[in-house]
Amino acid sequence: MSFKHDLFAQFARVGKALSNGNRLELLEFLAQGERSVEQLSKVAGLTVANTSQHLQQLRHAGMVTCRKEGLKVYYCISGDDVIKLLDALRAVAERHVTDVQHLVNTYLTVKDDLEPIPRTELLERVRDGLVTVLDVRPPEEYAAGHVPGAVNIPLQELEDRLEELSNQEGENREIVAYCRGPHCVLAFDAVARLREKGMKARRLEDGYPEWKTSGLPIEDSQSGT
Amino acid sequence: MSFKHDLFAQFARVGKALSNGNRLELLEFLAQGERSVEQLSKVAGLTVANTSQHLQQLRHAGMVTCRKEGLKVYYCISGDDVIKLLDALRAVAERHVTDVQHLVNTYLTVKDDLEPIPRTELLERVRDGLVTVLDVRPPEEYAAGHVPGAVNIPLQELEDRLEELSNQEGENREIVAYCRGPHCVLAFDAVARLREKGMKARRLEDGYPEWKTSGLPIEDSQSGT
DNA sequence: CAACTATTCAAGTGATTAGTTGAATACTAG
DNA sequence: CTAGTATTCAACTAATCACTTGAATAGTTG
Repeated sequence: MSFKHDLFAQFARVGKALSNGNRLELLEFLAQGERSVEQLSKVAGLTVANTSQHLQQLRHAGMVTCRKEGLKVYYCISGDDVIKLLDALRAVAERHVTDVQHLVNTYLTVKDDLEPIPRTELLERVRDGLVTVLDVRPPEEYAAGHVPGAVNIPLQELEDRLEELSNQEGENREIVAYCRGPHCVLAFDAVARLREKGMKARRLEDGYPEWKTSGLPIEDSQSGT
Repeated sequence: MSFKHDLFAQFARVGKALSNGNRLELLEFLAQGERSVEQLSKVAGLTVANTSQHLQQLRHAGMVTCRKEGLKVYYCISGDDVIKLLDALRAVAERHVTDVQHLVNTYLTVKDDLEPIPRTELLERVRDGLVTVLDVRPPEEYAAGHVPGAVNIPLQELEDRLEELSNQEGENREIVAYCRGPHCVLAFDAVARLREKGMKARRLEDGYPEWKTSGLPIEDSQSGT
């Protein structure tokens, strides 16, 4: 009865692809759109050769596909089911691995500020002009729809475009960051970076999809300040 | 920026738990209910010590919890999100890993017979008395609801209870097996074993949950032949 | 065709992992 | 308290994995 055995071994190949932090990070970036090997290697802080090898493991696991165009090879996620898988993984990790909660507590220090802001509360505060809303998703996703009045600064550009946020009001206004979903690390990351710079930042409780499906107002195309 | 790094490392811990075929098999059995270490070790064909170690890895990844009762320790899946994760994993593997399709093709040989039978077609053929429906899930799940007229023989007992199927009609009647879902290996496994014995067997396209949610008739408590 | 670039391949090292074996722990039954 | 059982722990080996380095491939540009 090696059928079952082999089948589980094949499933395990997909599992193996998920068993390394760097690969998960690569997938996270790929989830936001097509990227070249070079881009990916930079963003993950790996050598190009190493990145290439990880990408090939992901490819063998069927999680990404690639396309050659001129000199560059562009990788992308091979289907929505892969995104679902990543979401499911994050959900399990966040709910069940105590260290994840611990990590979040440790890095996003102050307990009071740590609490993510719920959707409804954010809406009020936006209307009152109390907060700046930051959308850290890539521009394409932002263009397809976003929280009204949100500023779009993809995570990668955050460091370079900090003034756009601080110039908002001159003062140390509170910033609320959101991204693709409640378990998407982008917003965590953004909040962590902003706090490093001494800015007041919190995270929206969940991401854009939840905002949208809960019937709250949205904007599409683009909006500034 | 070790926050992000650490966070991915924690997610990877869950991924690691999924990176071994034996652990996936253990999870598969645990998904069907609480089991003791001994039961699990038998069914996975591992030594007890080895099983125990795998279970502890799963526990550290937050995917299973355990409960001590008298001499035995019973393990179970720690939440529905874990089941979702497993389903997502299977879905990705089945859609994207070509070897999985290849495996299925190789073991469930004849192409014509390979095609799983759709729900609606099964219903007709059951009514016409053309097929024997086989539910390979554990008795508890069968008792909670099953396809009308289905015979319940858990996979483990299949080899010993073959006569219950062949006696059905004397003749080499076609058998349609189903289990927990479209990606559940139990039914694949059952079909493979039945074919090894020279019986005519196919697989229901999906599992009981899909049957139920599509509004087709069901029976609960028990039904025989 | 030669110089250059982006990516992949190949080989090697140190670290991690799966599995085995045998002993240790924790509980039950007599 | 002793004998017996279910599970876990600890120590070890062989295999696998992550990462580095340097060379090879495939494409582009002059």
